[in-house]
Amino acid sequence: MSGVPREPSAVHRAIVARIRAIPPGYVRTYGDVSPGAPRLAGHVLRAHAPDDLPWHRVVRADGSLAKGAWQRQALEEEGVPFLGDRVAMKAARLDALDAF
DNA sequence: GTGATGACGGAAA
DNA sequence: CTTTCCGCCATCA
Repeated sequence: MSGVPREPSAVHRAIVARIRAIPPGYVRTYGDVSPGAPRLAGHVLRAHAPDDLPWHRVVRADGSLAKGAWQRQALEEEGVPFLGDRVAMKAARLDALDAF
């Protein structure tokens, strides 16, 4: 079907799917959900983010948060370890566990 | 159609 | 450790 502006692109579905695949207590970076185009993930979460999408589990590569304390509290509720004002990526990042 | 911005990443200094 | 610069694609004015 042509003309389907309401339907998300394959890239959007891939990004959303990866975010939905993040289990509680862990986080992923924008680069991990959208390799090569990290800003796309941000736009998807800003405008195309479903209500059931755990966007709070998506953080920056350095562990810093995009939405500040609000997001931090949501992550701590799920058991995400923190180091100061940043997420303990070394322990909470899924890709990091793969190497471990 | 062009230009600037953004829930970013990575490298360099 | 911090700060600065460039590149990324989509959306907005």
